[in-house]
Amino acid sequence: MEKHHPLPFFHSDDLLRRRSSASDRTHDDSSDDHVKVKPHIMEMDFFSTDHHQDSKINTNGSSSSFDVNTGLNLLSSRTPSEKKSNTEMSVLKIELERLHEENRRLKSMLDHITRNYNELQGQLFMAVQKQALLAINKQQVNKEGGVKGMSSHPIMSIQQSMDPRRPSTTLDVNEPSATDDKRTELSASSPANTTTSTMDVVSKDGNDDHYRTVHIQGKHVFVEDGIDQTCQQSWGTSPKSSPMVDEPKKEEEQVPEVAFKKARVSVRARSEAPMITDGCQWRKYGQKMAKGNPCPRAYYRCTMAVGCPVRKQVQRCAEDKSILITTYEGNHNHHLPPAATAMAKTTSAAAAMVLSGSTTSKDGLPNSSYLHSSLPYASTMATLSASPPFPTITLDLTQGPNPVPFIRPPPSPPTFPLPLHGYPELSALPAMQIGQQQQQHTASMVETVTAAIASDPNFTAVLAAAISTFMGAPPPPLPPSNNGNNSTTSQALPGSPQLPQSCTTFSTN
DNA sequence: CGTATTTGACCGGCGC
DNA sequence: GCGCCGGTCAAATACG
Repeated sequence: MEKHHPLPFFHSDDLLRRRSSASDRTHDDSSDDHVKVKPHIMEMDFFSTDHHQDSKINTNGSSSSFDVNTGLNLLSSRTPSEKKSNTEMSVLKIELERLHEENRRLKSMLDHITRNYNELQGQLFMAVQKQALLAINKQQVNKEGGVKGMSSHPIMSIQQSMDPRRPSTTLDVNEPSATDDKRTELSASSPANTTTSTMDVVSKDGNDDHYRTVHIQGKHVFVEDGIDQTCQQSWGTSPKSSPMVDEPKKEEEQVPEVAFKKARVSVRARSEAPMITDGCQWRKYGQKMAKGNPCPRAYYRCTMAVGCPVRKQVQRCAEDKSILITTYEGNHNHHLPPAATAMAKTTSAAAAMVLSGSTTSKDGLPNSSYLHSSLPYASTMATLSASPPFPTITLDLTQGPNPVPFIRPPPSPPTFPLPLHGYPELSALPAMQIGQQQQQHTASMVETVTAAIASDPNFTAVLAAAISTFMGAPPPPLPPSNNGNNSTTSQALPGSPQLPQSCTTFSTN
């Protein structure tokens, strides 16, 4: 803004500097730098008690009042052109102030809008999630025969046959060039897309049937009754557009909360460290040799608060020892440090998504738009699976958008591969997201970037510049505390939907 | 000495 | 009923 200022003699920052120096001088006469360099400015400062008076004078545009104020006729040395430029300058100062004020207003409006958006997103998420679970409950009551062979627990119906470790259904959200049909479908599935064909999903071995169970409602129930369309529709539109709205609210409240606690989020990340530093404090309480994996599985519980039920399991991948698989379970009962909120938000959304199952797109995956917007960390792979007995969503962060090795701060322990891994690609990530879905909005980008900031403060400056590029304003120092589905704030905000915080945080270490 | 980790024992679910 | 397995407990041990 300043560079476009039409003032011919001064840059606007010169104006500001002068203004502040003038103000300061009313309190501190010792600062006389400008006196020596710009004597005429000293005149202004000496005779005007404050800049407001200055402004008042110049608003009138009257040179006579200007002369009266200066008095003592010491301005006789001024030429008419100087007077004119001073008057002009004062007018411009006022204009500059006005623009600053307007800028502040716009910034606050933007903050407000972003906050509202995030809150609505969280509420929508919860509403759809409840709706889906409600549908399952009802369908299982009404059509027990139709769901035979499925688990009695509604959540158990998700992809029971899928391999939890190597996801057969993956959503490569980091792939800008969606060339194959599957990815094209993903990109095309907007939240408002009401045409669903949940039977068209492709299984890992080419068998369509395997993916039909991806929907939390199961193939029999939803397709036959057309409820799948309902759920799909509800993602992009108001839940009232769904027939499920007719369901009594009482039933919605009967959504089994145990399901929230049982959802798991598994994060695959390359790390040489025995455990990833994710912002929370953990205490190891056990270690076991798991079947089918030569590497032991370690059990940790959160010790940031007494009685926090959050647990996590850490195990190296049997196929690739460099991959660390961290599985989170449970909800934090305490506030999280800023560095811990980013992954908490991601994993909470992921857990809620795996429980809802209603966000699945044509191929049985969560709607890409929502996935992208709600999972800041899931910019590589997000995979729904349901390794019995708990539904699990796997965030595969071992593969970047490009096969570029992760950049790791030299002396520090292994770096958690952020979605921004390969920091030079920072600017490409939000652009990609926008390109894939028009619903990809600034809030998501900011969350993603700020998550990275929280995770690796060393890159704050770079990321701040990137955020400024997108937001047109300096970024907040911390991850947005305004998002309604932020794991930290969701518990703290009364009335805010509490998403399943199956995971805590995730950052570099 | 307090805290965290290790590690064998124990428990419950599940399949045969 | 039995064994397997995942998960947890808690005493012993290590560590700062």
